[in-house]
Amino acid sequence: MTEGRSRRPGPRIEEVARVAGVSKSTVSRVINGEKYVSERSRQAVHRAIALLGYSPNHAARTLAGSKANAIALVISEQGSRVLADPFFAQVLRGVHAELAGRHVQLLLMMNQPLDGEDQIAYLTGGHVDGALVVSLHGEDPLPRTLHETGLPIVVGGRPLAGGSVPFVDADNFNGALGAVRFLISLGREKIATIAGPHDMAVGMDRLSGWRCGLAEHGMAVELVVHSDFTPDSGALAMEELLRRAPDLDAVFVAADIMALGALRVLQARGYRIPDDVAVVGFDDSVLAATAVPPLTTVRQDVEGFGRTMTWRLLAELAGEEKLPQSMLLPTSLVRRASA
Amino acid sequence: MTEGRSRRPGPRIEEVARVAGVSKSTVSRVINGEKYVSERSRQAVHRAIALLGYSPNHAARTLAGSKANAIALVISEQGSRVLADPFFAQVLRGVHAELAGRHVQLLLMMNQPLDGEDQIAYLTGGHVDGALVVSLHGEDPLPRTLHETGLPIVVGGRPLAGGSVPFVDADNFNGALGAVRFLISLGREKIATIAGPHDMAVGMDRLSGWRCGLAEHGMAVELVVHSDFTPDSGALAMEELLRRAPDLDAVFVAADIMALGALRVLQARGYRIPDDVAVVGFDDSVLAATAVPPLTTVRQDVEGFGRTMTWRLLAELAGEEKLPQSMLLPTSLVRRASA
DNA sequence: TCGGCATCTGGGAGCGCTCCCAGACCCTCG
DNA sequence: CGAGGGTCTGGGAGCGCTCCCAGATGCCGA
Repeated sequence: MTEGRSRRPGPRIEEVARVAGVSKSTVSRVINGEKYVSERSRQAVHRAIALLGYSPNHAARTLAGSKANAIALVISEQGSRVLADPFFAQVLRGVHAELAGRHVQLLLMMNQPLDGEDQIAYLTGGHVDGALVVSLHGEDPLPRTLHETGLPIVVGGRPLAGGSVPFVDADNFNGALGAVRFLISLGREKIATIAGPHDMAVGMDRLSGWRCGLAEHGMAVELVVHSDFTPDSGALAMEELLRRAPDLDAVFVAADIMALGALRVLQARGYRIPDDVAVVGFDDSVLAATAVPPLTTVRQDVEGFGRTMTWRLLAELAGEEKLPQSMLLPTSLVRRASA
Repeated sequence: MTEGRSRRPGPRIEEVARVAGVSKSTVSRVINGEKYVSERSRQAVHRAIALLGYSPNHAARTLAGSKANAIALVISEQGSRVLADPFFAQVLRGVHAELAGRHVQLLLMMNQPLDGEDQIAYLTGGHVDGALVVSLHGEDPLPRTLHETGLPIVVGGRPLAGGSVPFVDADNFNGALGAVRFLISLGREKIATIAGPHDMAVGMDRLSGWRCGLAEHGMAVELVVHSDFTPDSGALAMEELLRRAPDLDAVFVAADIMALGALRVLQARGYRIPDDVAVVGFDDSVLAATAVPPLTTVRQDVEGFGRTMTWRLLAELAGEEKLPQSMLLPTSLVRRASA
């Protein structure tokens, strides 16, 4: 197919061995960082590698060895790509950063080429050593199913029906809690929330944080409307909230993208922001900074998200012990004009 | 490392051969779609494959064969991730869709693990059969360098210093031209533009389209300010334009994200949109629909972008003849409230 | 009739590694 | 002093395929 370039160029492990004055086996040991190699040999091999510009053949290693030298990034996207897009690119960047320098290939899977059974078959078929599963939809069965096959995985976003699946997530609860405390510190007294759908952990955790913040100060925990992470549904939710409590003075919105809709409705109704109603979003997406007025929001480190997932998976593959089953990443409040 | 699961599970090509009653060689021929296989054998092999659930071992094929069965997606991102992010995720989705069903792995590279020399060495080292290079910065030398090594590549976005490098791009020129014609059809007579930077083809092509549109109607081609694809620089550019021509009645902005800044300035200055000044953006990004007022903009099919690039590369790898050197994808005007 | 060609097939070398095994060499301890 | 271990080394089988070669068959035209 690929015309020209018949055989792969570059030196083999055998030549490295010759130049270094050791055997193939020893070179292999050095490359794989095994012990039982003398310092002298190790140095010699490294020099030879540098001299020849040697880089091990991925296919050969995989074929001969017992591991695939590859991990999969599985995007389990059930609709809601709205939330997924910018988010996803950053996660990927983090994953990639963490993979840098290691001889591990990253394979992408998106529920497309093979679905359901086939996808699971592929993943557990020895093509990869482990998987990162980004699953926004909390009730997605994929994480659990994969985990039960024994394939090492790390899920991005707390799975609702998780069992003991290792996961990494932003600390949505404390992020929301912080936002509410901030609103209270501003003197707000009637704080509503536009929450995410019931089936997404990200939404539920933020809702819990809001509840907890209000409860701390003995405030009523009633003004909740669920929505679905689109601007329009955010607008609808805001209308509903205003109908129920025209005198509310703050709204915590579980996602910037919904906050845009809310902002629109508030302004159309003549509420001044933040004077009459303070608005705090979540995510610190691109949208937040360019909103009118610029949105105060809870920032999460999405790139760190990807990095942490990858770190956790690689650590498990390396046989590290006593890894935390799950990890929550800190969030921070970004103060802009809306609150 | 990967504890347990010692040897890879699943049937080998040998077992397929036995079940089908033919030789290894014949099975291999069927898998690779070669000719010189009788219909009877072909059927038998297909049945055996289905029966056993056989899936060829990627590492073995790559090791034994003369091709890598993998292509790279190289993100050559020099800064400006702003533009890159949402764009990038969609491109990736397109690439992935086009790859579905083929036995080709997708490797990601992001200028991180290996830079410059190393990256080129890796790509031309036989690890991949070809590369998709997404390069926003038109003067990026990478596309040309790679192309000169003989590695089949397709560049996303027209390279400024391209030579004869195959590329795929949105039809930025005609998109811009269409936008200007639309503004003229609305009766606008003093149409400015906020253009992209000089070193990005995407910016220059849109600028040319604007120029051409005005020239068609003998209108002055003067109100240009260059900017750099951020909301703030868009705002600055708008201020500059208003200083030079307070009576302008339309602006074509070369990217939605800059249009947001422009919108902000116009509104702050008391211009009504679209009554006093009509605004047209480009990209139809998420930002466009949620802007206030919702932005009329030129839509490009970003997913199609990824698909087309991939299709072109695979076609070349398959040895297809007479492929177009470059391909421009159509754009369309999305009419909202701002014009 | 026989060579030539196109069609179809199987056998087997070998892609570049890893990993098992056997062995050489130390040091420590009973 | 020798047994037992830990340390280091090289040799070589074999991972699951592809691809080359040789051979078997059929059909054509000379």
